[in-house]
Amino acid sequence: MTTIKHIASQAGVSVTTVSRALNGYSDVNAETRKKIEQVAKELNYSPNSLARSLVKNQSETLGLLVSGFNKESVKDGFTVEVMSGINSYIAETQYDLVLFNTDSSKQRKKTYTQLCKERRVDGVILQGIKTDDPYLEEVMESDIPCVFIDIPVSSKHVGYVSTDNVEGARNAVLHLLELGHRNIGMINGHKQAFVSKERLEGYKQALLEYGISFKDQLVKDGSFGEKEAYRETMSLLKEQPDVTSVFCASDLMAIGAISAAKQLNYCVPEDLSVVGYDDIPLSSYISPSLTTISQDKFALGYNAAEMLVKMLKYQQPPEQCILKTELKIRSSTSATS
Amino acid sequence: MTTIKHIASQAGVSVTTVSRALNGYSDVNAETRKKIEQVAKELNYSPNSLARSLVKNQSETLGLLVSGFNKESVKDGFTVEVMSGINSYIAETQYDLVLFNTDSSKQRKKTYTQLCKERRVDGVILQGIKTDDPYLEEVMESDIPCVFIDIPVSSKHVGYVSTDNVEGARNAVLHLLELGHRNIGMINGHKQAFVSKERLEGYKQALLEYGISFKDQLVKDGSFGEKEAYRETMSLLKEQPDVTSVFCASDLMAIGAISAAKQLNYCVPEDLSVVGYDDIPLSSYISPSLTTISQDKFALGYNAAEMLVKMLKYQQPPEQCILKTELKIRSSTSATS
DNA sequence: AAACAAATCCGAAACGTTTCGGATGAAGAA
DNA sequence: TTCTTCATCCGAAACGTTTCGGATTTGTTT
Repeated sequence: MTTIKHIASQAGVSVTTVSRALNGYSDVNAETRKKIEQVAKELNYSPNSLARSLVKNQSETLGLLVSGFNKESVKDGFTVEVMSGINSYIAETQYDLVLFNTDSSKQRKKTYTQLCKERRVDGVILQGIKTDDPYLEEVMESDIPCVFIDIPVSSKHVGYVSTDNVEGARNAVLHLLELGHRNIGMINGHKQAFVSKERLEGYKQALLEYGISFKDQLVKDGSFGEKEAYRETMSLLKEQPDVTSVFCASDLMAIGAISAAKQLNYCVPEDLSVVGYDDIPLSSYISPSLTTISQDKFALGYNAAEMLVKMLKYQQPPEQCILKTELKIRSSTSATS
Repeated sequence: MTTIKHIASQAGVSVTTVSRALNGYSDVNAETRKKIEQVAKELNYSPNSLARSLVKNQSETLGLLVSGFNKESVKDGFTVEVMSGINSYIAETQYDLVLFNTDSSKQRKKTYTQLCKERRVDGVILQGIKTDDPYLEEVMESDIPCVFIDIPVSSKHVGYVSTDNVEGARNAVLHLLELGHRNIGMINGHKQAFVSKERLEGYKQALLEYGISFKDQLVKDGSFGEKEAYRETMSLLKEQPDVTSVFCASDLMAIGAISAAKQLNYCVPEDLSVVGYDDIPLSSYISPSLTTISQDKFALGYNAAEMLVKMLKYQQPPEQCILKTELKIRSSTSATS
C-alpha cells in the first residue's frame, strides 16, 4: 500500500509538500505539483481516509440508524424508500453512509453514543425508532448533529423531517365522512409511534368537525403489521357490525383489513370502505386498488440527508421540516348506500 | 472526547496498561484492571476506532457496492431484499457496513479500488453491477476479499452467490410447455446482465427438450423495467400473433407484460399465459396473481455476507454458492385450449 | 547595498491507538 | 547468597495523514 512518504521520496520532496500539493494548496510550485501528481498516479496512490480522519477529527461519514430493516419492512416498502432517498442525496456529497443496526439481538449491545463515538461519524439520521427507545434520550444528551425521521423532537443539534400526520389522517377520515360514512373504525399502529398518536388525533378532529363523538371501541392497534391488522379488523367487524368503513394507519394494514373483510364476506368497497396511509407500491396494484394518504417517502429521506449535510457543512441550525401529504382516491372507498 | 491518555493519568498507570487492560490481556493485575475499567466508565470513554484501525491496518467495516439502489429498485424489491439479508447477517458480527454509491452521476468519480482503499474496508459485497462494468475488472485485479451477487466469477479472493438461473428459466418454460404452449415468447433483461444470458439459455434448453426450434424474433429485451417490458410485449404480440405465452426474466417486467396484454384485449391467462421471475411481494397481490420462479433474495444477501465474513475471520477460501429456485404456480398461467 | 516581500519549501508535532522489547520487584530455587 | 522465574508494568515507536511555524531563495524596492 503506497503512502504519502513513498511519493515524497520518489519525487524528492517532503511529505508536507506532497500533502499540500495533493490537497490543492497554493504554496507549491506548478511543476512540483505536476511531478507529485504524476508520481502519485504511477504508484497508484490513494489516501488513507482513516489517518486523515484521525488528525482532522472528522470522518466524512454519516450514520444511518434504522430500526426494522428486515424482511417485513422490505415488503412494506416504506423504510427502504426513505433509505433510498437518503442514499440519493448522500451520493452527491463527499460523505459515505454507514449502516448501524439496532433491532438485532446482537451481543455487543452498544449505546447510541458508543456507536457514534467509536465510528466517529459526523452526523446521524435516525429512522423508525420508537418513542420509548432509550436511544432517543441519548441523542438529545449527546451533541452529535442528527436528524430524525417522523419523530418531532428537536434541539440545538437535532432536527427532524416528517409529514403532517394530523392533517393527513384528518383528510382520510373527511373523505369517508363526505362519502356519507358515520361509523368509521380505525386500525392504528402502536402506542410507541409518534405518527400513531398524530394520526389518531387527525381521526378525532375529522369526527369532531362532523359532530360525531369519538368511540374508543372503534379503534384498534395493528402494530403496522398485515397479519395483526387482519386479526384486529376481524374482531372490530364482529364487535361493531355497524361499521361501514375503516381508516388504517398504514397501507400494509389496510391490505390486512381488506383480507379480513373479504373473509367475513364483506365486499370492498360496497360493504366496507377502506382507506390506508403511505401509498406504497403495492397499493395501486391490489384489487380493489387502495384509496390512501400518499406521502413522499423518498423526499422524507432526501430532505433529512440534505438537512444534516447542511448542518455539518455550513453550520446551519437544524430545522423542522413538515412535508405535505395527498389523498389518493382509488377503488377501495365508495359512498354509503 | 476522552482518550486512553486521560484514563491513564486518572488511574495512575501508563497508556500501555490501559490499552492492555481494556483489551483483556492477561499481564495486568486484577485490581489495576478493575480500577481502569471503573475510570473508563466514569469518563464515559469509548475507543476511537479510527486510531485503532490505523495501527491494526483493518477497519472492521465492509463495503456494500450496489448499483441501482433507487426509486425503481425499491418498487422491484429485489435489490433491497438482498440488502436486508446482508444487513441481517452483518448485524450479528463485529463489522459495520458502509454503503458505496455507484450509479450516480457523482462528480468524484472514483474507481472501485480507490473507494475501497480510501475507506480501508476489509472486504466488499458487490450487487447489481453489469458485465461490462469496469469495476468488475478492477475487483479481479485488486486483492481485496469480495463476493459477488449474481455474477459467477471467482478467484483467489473473490467468491459469489447466485441462483441456478438456467435451471430456473428452464423450469419456467417447461411449465408452459407442459400446459401445451408451443409459441412461447420471452422478455429478457439486457445484454449486460449475467442472469439474462443464463435465463435465455434455460429458455432455449426447455424448448430443445420439446423439439421446438429457437426463434430469435420471439425474444425481446425489456431491461428489467416495467415500462420497457410493456412496450416490448406490445410489439411482440403485434408482430407474433401466434404467441400464446410469454416468459419474463423478472416479475416487474411480467407485470408490464400483463398490462400490455390487457391493453390489447388479451385475457390473462386465457389468451396469454405469463410467467415471471423473482417472486417479489407484488406478485402474489396483483390480479391475476403471478406464476413465477421464486428465488430467496434474502438468502442471497445473507449467504454472501456470511461467506465474506468467513473469508475474513477464518481465512477461508471463497466459495461458489448456488441457491435453488422454486416454481410457484399461481393464476397467470393456464393450459392452452 | 541593504531591506523587504513573495514564492516555495520543509521539520516536527499532533491525532489516539497498539505492540515490541524490555524494566522492575518479589518470590522461589540453587 | 545468587540466580531464575514470574507477574506486572512501562517507554517508545509505529500507523498515515495534516498543519503550524519557520527557513530558504529569488526578486523588488529604497
